[in-house]
Amino acid sequence: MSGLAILLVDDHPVVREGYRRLIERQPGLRVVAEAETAAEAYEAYRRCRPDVTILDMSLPGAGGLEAIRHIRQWDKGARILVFTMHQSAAFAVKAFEAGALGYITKTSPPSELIRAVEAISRGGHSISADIAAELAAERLTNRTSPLDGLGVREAEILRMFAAGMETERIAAALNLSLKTVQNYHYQIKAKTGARTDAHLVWMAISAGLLADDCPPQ
Amino acid sequence: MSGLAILLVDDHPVVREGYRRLIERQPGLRVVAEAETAAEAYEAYRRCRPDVTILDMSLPGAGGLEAIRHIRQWDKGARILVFTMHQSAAFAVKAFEAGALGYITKTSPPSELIRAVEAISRGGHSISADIAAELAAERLTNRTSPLDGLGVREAEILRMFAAGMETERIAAALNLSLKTVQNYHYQIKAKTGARTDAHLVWMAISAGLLADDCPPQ
DNA sequence: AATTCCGCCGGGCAAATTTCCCGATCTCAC
DNA sequence: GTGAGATCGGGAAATTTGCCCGGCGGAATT
Repeated sequence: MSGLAILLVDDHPVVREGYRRLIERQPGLRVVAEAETAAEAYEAYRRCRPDVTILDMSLPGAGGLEAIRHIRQWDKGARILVFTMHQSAAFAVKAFEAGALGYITKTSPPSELIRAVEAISRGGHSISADIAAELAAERLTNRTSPLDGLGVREAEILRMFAAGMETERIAAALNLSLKTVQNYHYQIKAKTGARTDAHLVWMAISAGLLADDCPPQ
Repeated sequence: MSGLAILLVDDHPVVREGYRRLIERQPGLRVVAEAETAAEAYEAYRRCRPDVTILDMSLPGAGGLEAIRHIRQWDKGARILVFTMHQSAAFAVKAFEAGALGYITKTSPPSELIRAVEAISRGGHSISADIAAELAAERLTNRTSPLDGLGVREAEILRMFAAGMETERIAAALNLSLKTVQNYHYQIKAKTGARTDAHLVWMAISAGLLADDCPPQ
């Protein structure tokens, strides 16, 4: 075990070379493979099983997001650090959704890349300061779940519904008419824009409406 | 470093005393602190940072589970051994979920407690033989998801449905009649015993039917 | 005080869906 | 070849949904 094995994926050889130098100057880090495309990245990953994969978002062919998903599908534990020029929180969110553990923009000082690699190799996360700031701002201004337009009663009924209770039982538990609960059900779907009961369940989950006792029965 | 430092948490002073004697008779073990409540346990833990914490589940106030979670939140590496009268696999599961590393019932011979403390101090786990047997039996008899009686088509439709797709869209995607999908929907509910669409979603989740791309949209 | 607004509660009614029932294939194993 | 079971769909009754409405009570505005 001589340090962390790193896979470098970037379609620009010059950039790759520069960062390979930077990385290999660090004791404990070594580049074990390089790739230019999403397909190559996947191949190289399977061959080398690196500890950390550093990956650019804009790859020819399938694209960086696809590469992340593909690799993560093969190895759920893959530690992928996105290192890219896209200075956009939206991109970062997509990357994290695809399974990346870190997102560093190329405008960051080299030391930040090194720190990120080390953080990720230990199972942590890492985000560029600029992206983090943007995300934080978005959180603060735009803390809008599709569910917070709901009244207390509506939220209560949604919780029971999402937990798997039948409409009738909810009505009984709340001393309401069956019709009322049905109307709430409809109202909730209208307000949230859910077109499906299952959709509604997911909203309730992601809004944290359910306690730890989610699985019914 | 003269042996393992132990924190003893139990609301019953007599029991505490008895086991303190037992423990201190062992070379290499010593009790460095005792506590009666969840809050005291947390305080004592922060003060002493014991190697192993022996903790009863039924504490006045917050309760044992809360205490485990609280301590583990402060110190992810805390080694907590639950030592309790509750001879129930369900309780044990809850304890492990909360972050305990061992679960020994008070009906066990004292030697088992000592062995458990030593096992846990070395980073291992420990379960009472009776609880282990109960859990194993549960696995063997009850290793049956309500979903594995479903055919491939049924499972496929369930997956799409649980992901939030409308019946009509499923039919279109699968080149089936709307009516057929409706019938599958009904069939699935009948086979699984789900009385509610939301219930069905939970089943699909716990059966691992959904990929990571659960949240719709 | 009067008025307006808004959340809660439910009726009504057409349209849609669910719930069961059924039959037709097609495959596969015995 | 016969029975079992998965797949696919029609039909009819029962329920639910979608949408609109009205009443009640409290809080805020005027």
